[in-house]
Amino acid sequence: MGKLREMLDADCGLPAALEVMGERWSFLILRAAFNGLSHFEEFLSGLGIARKILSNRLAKLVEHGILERTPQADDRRRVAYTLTPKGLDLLPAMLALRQWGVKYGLGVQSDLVLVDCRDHRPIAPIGIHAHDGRPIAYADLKWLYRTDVGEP
Amino acid sequence: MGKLREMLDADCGLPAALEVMGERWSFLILRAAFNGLSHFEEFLSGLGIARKILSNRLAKLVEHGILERTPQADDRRRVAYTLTPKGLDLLPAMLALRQWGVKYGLGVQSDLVLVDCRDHRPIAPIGIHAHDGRPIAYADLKWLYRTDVGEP
DNA sequence: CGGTATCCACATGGATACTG
DNA sequence: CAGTATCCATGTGGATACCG
Repeated sequence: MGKLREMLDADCGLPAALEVMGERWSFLILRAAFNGLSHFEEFLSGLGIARKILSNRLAKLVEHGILERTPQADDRRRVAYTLTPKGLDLLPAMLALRQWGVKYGLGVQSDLVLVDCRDHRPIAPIGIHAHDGRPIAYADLKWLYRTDVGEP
Repeated sequence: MGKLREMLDADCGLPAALEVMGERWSFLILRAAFNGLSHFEEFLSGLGIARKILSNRLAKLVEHGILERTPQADDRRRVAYTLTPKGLDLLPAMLALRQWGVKYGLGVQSDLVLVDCRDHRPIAPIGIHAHDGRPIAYADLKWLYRTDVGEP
């Protein structure tokens, strides 16, 4: 993979991403949010997480702009946590991780499949693609300096 | 997203994936492995991780079949940790996470870009695609029972 | 070189009780 | 309902020393 070694030096956004999502519960809370859960007690009972940890994680996710905290208009005690665009953008990463887990037979076998609602066929495995959509193999990847790329 | 709520009930492979990769250093060690690092001391100085933690994480990654531990033929004290196919399969998840971090301006701006070596153009953002390669929007996803999918 | 062993600080996580 | 407060056990992480 050639120049890939340099990926190490660059603080490549991965450590930054992990700062938020690297904590054990963060992805599970995110998944729950994708599932439509939005209230404290829903997360609490849905995930089996400790109140303190949930409180802490929600605050961190809000702080990082992944969830948005909005008190209800009717009952101001009631608070809804909803995904921001930034949070929604984590779906590919989450699905990639999930697919990996499924592929290697970890966890419980589910009989639910994520499909494209247009043709009711399962989505493709999340993978690496060239700018034009061609799948790329691991061996065909290379690091280049921004100034050396073909067309911007 | 309709039936997505059921994703919660299913132990969908995500928790299983997180059991290994959910620990803070796991992804960083993996990234280092992708960068070509393979020896204990390389990881140690490359990552600035504590010996004990590194030892523990490497053992766990090996135990889960993500890294392979092979003592060198010439010097049996020397051990190489290399990515297994299962480990290599984590690249999309890692890149998706990394791209997310980069997209939202987290971490240090790198001047290195991952490109397809055939045309030297940056790879596409990791995303969700239908079986035939069409990109799918979040709103077009749906959960179906395995028995209800179009063609297997 | 590739680890254990030890010590210590602090974070994580669970349980439970309390509050506005 | 959505937290905060408290207690406690265990895990994480760093530093350092030691070992085959």
